[in-house]
Amino acid sequence: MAIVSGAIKPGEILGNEIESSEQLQVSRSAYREAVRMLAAKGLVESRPKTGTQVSPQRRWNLLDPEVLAWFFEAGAPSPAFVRDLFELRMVVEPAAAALAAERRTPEDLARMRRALLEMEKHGVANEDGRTADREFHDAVIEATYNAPLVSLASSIGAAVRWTTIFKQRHGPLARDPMPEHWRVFDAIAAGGAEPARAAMRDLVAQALEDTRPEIER
Amino acid sequence: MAIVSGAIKPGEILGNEIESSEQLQVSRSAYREAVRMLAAKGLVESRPKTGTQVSPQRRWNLLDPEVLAWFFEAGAPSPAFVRDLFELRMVVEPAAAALAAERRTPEDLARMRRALLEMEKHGVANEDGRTADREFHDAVIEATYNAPLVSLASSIGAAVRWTTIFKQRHGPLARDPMPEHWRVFDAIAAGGAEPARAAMRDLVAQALEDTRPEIER
DNA sequence: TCCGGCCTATTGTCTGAGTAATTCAGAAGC
DNA sequence: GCTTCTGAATTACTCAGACAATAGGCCGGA
Repeated sequence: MAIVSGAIKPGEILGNEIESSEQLQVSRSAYREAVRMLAAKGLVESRPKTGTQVSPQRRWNLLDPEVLAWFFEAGAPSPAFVRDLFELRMVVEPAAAALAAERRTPEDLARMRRALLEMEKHGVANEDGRTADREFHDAVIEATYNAPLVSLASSIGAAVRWTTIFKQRHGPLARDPMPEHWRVFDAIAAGGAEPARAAMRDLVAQALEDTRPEIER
Repeated sequence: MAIVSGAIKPGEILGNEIESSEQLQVSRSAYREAVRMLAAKGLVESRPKTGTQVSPQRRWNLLDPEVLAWFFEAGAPSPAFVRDLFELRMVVEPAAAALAAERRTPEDLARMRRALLEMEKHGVANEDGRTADREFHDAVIEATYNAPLVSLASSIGAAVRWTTIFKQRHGPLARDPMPEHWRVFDAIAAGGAEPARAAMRDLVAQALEDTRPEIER
């Protein structure tokens, strides 16, 4: 979290085991295993003699769910970052809806319907409501049956969840988001790729609209 | 590679340190650190008593460049997987081109131009030509100045590189891909989002077309 | 049939030592 | 003065052995 928040800048050397002996009271093994995990996510790179240094941000694996989570847990992410995540949603989700419209099984539709009913029942203001929202978006992406896209779902889901919280924190929701959700569902159920794409685009666009004041583009 | 190729199926237990003592002659520390890396990429999950078991594929971090590389190194990936990667390109790259058209700097344009000239010089059949091709696509994605999208670039790049090799292996290229590349460049240089999107869509579509016989959709 | 406690296998952690590799500095040669 | 080579120091990497903690399964009892 110190890395993703920028407290430790890229290029900076991660103390030669100093971390292990002073601040965190852990042994070298535990420290090393932790560093290996960070290296696997592209956050750091360690070489003999040089030490373990933080990689430039472009090498980070930003789509990794854990890395994304650290971004949010480390405090309020920058508005630019939230904007970027919305752009990613705007790119991926309409396309996913279009593909899902062509490939969804009846079971997929049932799952989406369940999620939306759950969402109506609890309301998006509730934690359960947000979970249901996320479940809906997950169901749509998984209905594409495209493995790489599906692995994006967890990242998108994290963005969905957090941006919803973000919106709430700054005043109540502008308006009921359910009609847009149902339009997406109907379009996917009908099987038309382009209507589904358009409906999902509207949904994400509205979410972006509600967040716009905070993003101060 | 044994995991991504399916030799070890999800749910299977990864030998309780048996791996370390018999096949690979490595100590427990090294083995543990390797497992930690796999866990960081979502390939495995280890809990006390249960052991280290392979996660279901939907938990894998398929966008991770290394994981993607393992897929290709482990032998010929399934046609369905290659198809999925192309679909991902079809989703991401046209959108990236549209965004790049609005935000690219003169330096970005110079970089793209350099890559294309390099590509013409060596030809796509050459290894240097492929590298230049990848450089061009990287330059486009990075010109969006969208950090999460940029971190997708390495995955997309791997897909680009491999699918090009894949095509070559099965006969010479159908036709010269340079005109499409230049059209994308011109559109991005002109600054129109929609023309850039369309041009990139054509480029990816042609690449898909050339590969279609192998994908046997 | 259900519940709780014990047992044990497995991961997690720690410590100390030794090896390998890379970079930096200095010296030698051109 | 510049380049090249060589050596040393620093750092990551690996190994080995031991102990702690956790959680699943087993057994006994209610």
